[in-house]
Amino acid sequence: MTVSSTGSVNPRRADTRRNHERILVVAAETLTRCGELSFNDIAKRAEVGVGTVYRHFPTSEALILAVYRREVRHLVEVVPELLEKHSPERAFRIWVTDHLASHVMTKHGLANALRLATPAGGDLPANGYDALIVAVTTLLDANVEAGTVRSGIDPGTVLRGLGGLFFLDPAGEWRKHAEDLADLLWLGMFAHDCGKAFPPG
Amino acid sequence: MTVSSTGSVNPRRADTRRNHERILVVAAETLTRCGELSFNDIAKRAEVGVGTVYRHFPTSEALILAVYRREVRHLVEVVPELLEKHSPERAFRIWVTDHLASHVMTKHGLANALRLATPAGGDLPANGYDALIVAVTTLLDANVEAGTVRSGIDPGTVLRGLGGLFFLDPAGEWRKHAEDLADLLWLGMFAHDCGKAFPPG
Amino acid sequence: MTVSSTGSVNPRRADTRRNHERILVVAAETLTRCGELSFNDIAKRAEVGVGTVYRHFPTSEALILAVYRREVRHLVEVVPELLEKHSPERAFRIWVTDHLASHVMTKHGLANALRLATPAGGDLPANGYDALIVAVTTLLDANVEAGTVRSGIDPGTVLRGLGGLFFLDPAGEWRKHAEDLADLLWLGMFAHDCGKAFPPG
Amino acid sequence: MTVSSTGSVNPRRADTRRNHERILVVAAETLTRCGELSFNDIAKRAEVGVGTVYRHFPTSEALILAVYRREVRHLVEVVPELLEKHSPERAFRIWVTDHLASHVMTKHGLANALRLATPAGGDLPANGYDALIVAVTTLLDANVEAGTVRSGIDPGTVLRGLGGLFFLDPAGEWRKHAEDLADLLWLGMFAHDCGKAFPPG
DNA sequence: CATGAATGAGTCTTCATTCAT
DNA sequence: AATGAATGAAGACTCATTCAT
Repeated sequence: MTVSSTGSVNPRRADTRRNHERILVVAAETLTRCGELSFNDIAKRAEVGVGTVYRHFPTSEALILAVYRREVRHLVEVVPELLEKHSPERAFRIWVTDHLASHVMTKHGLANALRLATPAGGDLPANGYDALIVAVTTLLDANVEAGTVRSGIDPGTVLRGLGGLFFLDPAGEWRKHAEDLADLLWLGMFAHDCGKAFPPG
Repeated sequence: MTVSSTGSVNPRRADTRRNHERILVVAAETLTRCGELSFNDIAKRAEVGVGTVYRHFPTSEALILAVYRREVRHLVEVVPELLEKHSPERAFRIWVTDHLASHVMTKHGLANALRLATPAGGDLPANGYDALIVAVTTLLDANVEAGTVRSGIDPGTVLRGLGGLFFLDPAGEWRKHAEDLADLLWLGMFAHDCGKAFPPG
Repeated sequence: MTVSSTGSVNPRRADTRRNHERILVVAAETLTRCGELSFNDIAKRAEVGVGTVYRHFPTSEALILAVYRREVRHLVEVVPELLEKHSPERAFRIWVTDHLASHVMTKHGLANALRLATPAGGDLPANGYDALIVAVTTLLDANVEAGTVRSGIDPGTVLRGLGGLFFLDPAGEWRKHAEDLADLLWLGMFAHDCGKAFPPG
Repeated sequence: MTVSSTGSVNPRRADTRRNHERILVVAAETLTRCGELSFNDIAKRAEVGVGTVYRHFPTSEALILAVYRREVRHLVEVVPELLEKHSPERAFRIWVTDHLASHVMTKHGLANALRLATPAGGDLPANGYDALIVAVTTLLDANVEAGTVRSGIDPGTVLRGLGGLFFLDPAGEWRKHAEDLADLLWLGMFAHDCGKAFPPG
């Protein structure tokens, strides 16, 4: 009866779906650019009434999440392709530097918005981060199987290690920094037979 | 600096200094809590006029940066103490989990504010990050000297690796996550004699 | 009224009637509680489209009046019962305190809505007050006949005297206040043979 | 430091007081006419910024109350004058018909606003009604002393009896209705020696 | 007849910023 | 220098009303 942010719309109104899409598109544009979001502004850009935006996305959180999911989806979808074309090690590095870092650099506003919209850090995973966890898990599993990464590593920890990508400077040599970070983490993941590596508790 | 010829401190200047301090204190309170900041509100809490806040901090960026520096200072100052009381390895871990992570968990609002105030990722280092770089550099140097970490590691890379701390959930088991992240990075920094660690470019 | 020639009720009309009733019920609920009314909201609660509400009640005034009449009806219907079971005097008092005042206390939102909907005080009587006039008239007539109230009293005046019930505090000792008011009015209605009662014009 | 709705303003700004006054005037105009109030609209009419209205009256309740007090004041102030020029009986009647009823007829919007602003009937007395109580008390006392009204009558009850004035039709013969109501109440107040007047409990 | 998506005017409210004192 | 009143732009949100299906 009502339209959920992901649900289907009244089939009698074909343009309802179009509206949904348009809103998402312009919201993504604004959010990924600067993390700002104004329902009034989005309505104007999408050429719909404010009320329509509210009907489709009752709260700003709902809108941000919808955009986020849209944006993150391809980061997950690309993983299998990478694993087909490259060795697991390469796949990991390529994903980190060419996809994740690139993505973050382009859509850096989104991260802010997401954090701002989810008070107190809340359920980041449940809020969309879990999609990234899936991607990382897949990559790790492939590497464990290939013997390039030791088993037992928590994908969440790796993802957190990659969190620094959000602080790269899009105007600087972010690519090199991303690669260096990938190297550092790789060493941490790889070093399975180096004897006791970490300091005694 | 402003001692008059009679030997007494200029009372005007004394007031001014007090104002400066009060504003910083209340701004820190608000910013670290929720990342929000309203000049009007800060003025009210600091019991000064809005104009006074503007006089001391012409832009919101100036204010946020001042708060940030204030907050970050002790993170840097604690490093020498840690190195005195503990082994370099321990010092690194303790700093990451007991100081940096704790700090971020408490003042999580500040990170948002800082990012929002520095459009396009700008000069994070120049904006205060450089202080953290100093802390990390000191810790790394001590470990290199102790032979626990290989030389040549870029402190910036390590700091970026720690960036994931900003995404911890204050309401969750952030402590464990922080420790796991420290372990992962430590392995990456430590593994200097493990043979070729990273995949061929 | 709309029984078809086959003897069965037109199902379309049956639905319509149900809708009419449902709308009235939910509107009554909202109105009597807080005096607020939103066609959209009512439609949602009644599980019909907004358009349907508009079809049944073209204006908000129409809706409010319909609710009002519904609510007031039993105030009128109870009068004969009271007169059967009690003496006319008692009937009057019981009606005022146990029915009218109670009603007003429960449905206090309705009075506001009614006044707001009828700009400039308009035709209060024509707007539903006339039903109450009927009730009061019946009660007065019975008392006149019983000799407990002098004849010639305008029921409207009495009803206006009871208007103060609308200003009782539902959270206070409204019952006592209602009884006191009933006493005061009763004395005014009763005192038919006290000689010149009112001051010279 | 801040301006309370009734307090004094910063003397350094002479026009602050003027603003306060202007806002009250235009608010009174709107409120007494139709009971509607829009901060934006009031700001426009008063030719000040919305923010200024908010500074002087932080909530709509504050504004309504301020207007109410302003409007009610003269109803109270006129009582002593009436008692000087007329007999107590006449004073009562004149006050009811020429002042209270007139007032209500002119400012009928205000009553609605007041009730709407004070949820659940709340502290009507504390909210301004107490001023009217003062007026009624003075009038009653004078009449008791003159022997025209029995002692022991609760002014609140009388005021409630006058509540019906709020339901008069400004477009109808409200004057006659007001007089009739005054008569009815007067009889109730007057009839002290008529023997047992009210029905056995 | 019923539906409910769309519209957008209008209200509320906050806040950065200016400026007279 | 400090003050804080004033301003008004801007964003959030609601709701009456229309109309395509």
